[in-house]
Amino acid sequence: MDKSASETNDLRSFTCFEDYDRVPGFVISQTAYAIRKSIAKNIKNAGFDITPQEFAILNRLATHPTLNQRMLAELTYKDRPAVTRMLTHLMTKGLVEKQTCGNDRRAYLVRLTKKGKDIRDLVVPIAQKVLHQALDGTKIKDLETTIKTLHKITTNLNPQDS
Amino acid sequence: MDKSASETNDLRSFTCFEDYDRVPGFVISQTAYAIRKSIAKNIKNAGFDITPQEFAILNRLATHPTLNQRMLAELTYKDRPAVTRMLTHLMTKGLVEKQTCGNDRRAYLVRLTKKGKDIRDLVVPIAQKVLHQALDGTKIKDLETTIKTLHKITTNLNPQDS
DNA sequence: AAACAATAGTTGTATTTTACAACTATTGTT
DNA sequence: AACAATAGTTGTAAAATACAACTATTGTTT
Repeated sequence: MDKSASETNDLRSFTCFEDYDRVPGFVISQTAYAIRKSIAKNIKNAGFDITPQEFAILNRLATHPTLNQRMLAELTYKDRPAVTRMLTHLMTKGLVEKQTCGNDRRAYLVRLTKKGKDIRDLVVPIAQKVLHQALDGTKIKDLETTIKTLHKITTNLNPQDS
Repeated sequence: MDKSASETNDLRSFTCFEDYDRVPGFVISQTAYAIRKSIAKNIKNAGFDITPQEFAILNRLATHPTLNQRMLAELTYKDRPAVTRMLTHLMTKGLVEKQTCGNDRRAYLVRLTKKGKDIRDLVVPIAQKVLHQALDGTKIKDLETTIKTLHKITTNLNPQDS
């Protein structure tokens, strides 16, 4: 049964904590940090006053044009207070607006303003440039595998996601 | 040449920003956040007062027993002030210690104390449990590809790493 | 040897991000 | 009508990041 042992889905080599650079928790964190730092720097250098997290919210709103804050919090993995404050900040910059949601007077629909959409459209190419640098030399197939694996990990840790 | 176009290493599908859940920057960040949050929660629930970043430092010191602060900063992608403050915090908890580095009176060698090593050894299994949950159902091969790809991305964004 | 640059680490300060409890207002349920 | 549930806000704190300016020491140059 040596064969089955070696072919089995044995994850110990990734979790034995003997080689730091094989532990997914550390590797993923470092990569996320490197990307965020580079994007933040490039956005700032281009003269925009947008943090990476704000950019994430602008992007979510660009593809999901009307969301309430609860949905936005879920999609961005933040808690509701965090979303409230980020939106306050984004509203003072004139990038988003809240609409009362006809039926439910507790909730707001959040939308990009014209300015918010314009800014988002200007910042996207900056992030794209960073991503192109980041992905240089990687294979499409490997990226597909990576994205798929990361999604699996995320849902494993957030069972309520479905 | 349609064939070559479709087989070419064309990364646009990952950087077009049309589907948020295919953009590596967002996917990686969300996964990193999910892992960090879960590990932090489990460490806390087990009664330890250790943050994920402190745990990262304890781990680096466990595998690189003597580092100066500059090396530690490089390995953990933090700046020197951040390392100074984290070490101050870890020293008040009695988990690390600084030794003057014989030759160079500017530098310190940082080491785990006995207590630091013991705590680290108790926290590792907690993190391992989270990782086993996180990696459940993933294939070794896909994980290898993921780790390799993330390393590539990180070095692409940190050219000075070598 | 003196002057200068480079390095290791610290301090100051600010911003960003995350965490969690308690609260108001509104809606849904019993 | 009473109660629970939901959407969002406020308060407060800690954790993480960023960057400039500083001290002390070491290395280099002339």
